[in-house]
Amino acid sequence: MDKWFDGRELSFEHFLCFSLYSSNHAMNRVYAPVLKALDLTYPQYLVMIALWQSDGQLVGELGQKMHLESNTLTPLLKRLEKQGYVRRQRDTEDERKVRVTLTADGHALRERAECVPSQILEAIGMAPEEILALSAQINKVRKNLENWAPEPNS
Amino acid sequence: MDKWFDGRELSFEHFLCFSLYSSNHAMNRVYAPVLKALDLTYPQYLVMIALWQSDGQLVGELGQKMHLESNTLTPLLKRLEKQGYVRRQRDTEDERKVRVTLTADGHALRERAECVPSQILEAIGMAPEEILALSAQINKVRKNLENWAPEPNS
DNA sequence: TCCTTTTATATCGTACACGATTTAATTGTA
DNA sequence: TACAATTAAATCGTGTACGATATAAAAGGA
Repeated sequence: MDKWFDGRELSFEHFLCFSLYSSNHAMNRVYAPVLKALDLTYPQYLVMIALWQSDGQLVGELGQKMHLESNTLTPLLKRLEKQGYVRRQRDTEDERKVRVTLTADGHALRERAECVPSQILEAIGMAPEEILALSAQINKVRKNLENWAPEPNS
Repeated sequence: MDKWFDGRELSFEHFLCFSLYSSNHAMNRVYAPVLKALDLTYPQYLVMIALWQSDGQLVGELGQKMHLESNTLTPLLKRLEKQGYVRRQRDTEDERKVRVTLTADGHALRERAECVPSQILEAIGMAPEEILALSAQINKVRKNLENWAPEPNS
């Protein structure tokens, strides 16, 4: 069922890659309708959470947390700005930097978003400790992948 | 470090969602340069694996395996066709169906792709049994998410 | 047979994601 | 000061994803 790609090609890794790939999509499909009520996509929601935690972050700081770069974040932030949730303004000290701050609407959204986590939690259908343990394992994989230098031979 | 979004909002589920989200991206970043040698993206690679397993599948069959629909698959398959790896042709029995078959190049690619799994396996940096166990857990989450009916109250 | 419904795929518009490049500001250094 | 190197964002092009809709063929019913 989940092993359609198993065959001649050893493929232990296929299982994991495809699990991550398809589960991530499944997660998005659960989040999408819930977040639609807030006019947010999942990546936008992540940015909002980061800003609710600490307002006024730089594009680069948000990028570090989300493991994304400005080529992805800039358009996303512009959409959030257009929706009226954030403001983007150049740092007066260092004109290269762009600081992202919440608007009143952006702050207010926090309350409206309070019902989101419990709905997702229900959809995942696992105990909190189990979820945390699984997250930790997946994060370990991510760290391995990030620290893997391509072509270590030379 | 991975808990930047922890705060007032319970957020057990945030950990898992973000783990899946960021690990999936990390996986793509490892695959991309490896698959670039074959002129494939990761989703295209998945389709090729499916066809190497069983040639001549319908768009819908491929979609079931990949958890994708024609709106995503059709453009992807057209690109694979343009690259000369597959052929798309309407079923003569039922003109609604489109059958996808490998070309000679598509078959030949299988050998050239043989070195991919071992490289990814190395990047994951975990023992095969560990990988399989983790995949199974992640698949369980996906199944829960897929079986979750939005708004079960009514 | 006519017509409605269903099924299979395709099309369109929007939003990521990312490699590659560009722009502009700051830093480092001779 | 002058100017190359670095840094922070932005821009551009391509390729997924996906909701909504369209198209066309097949199936089903009166």
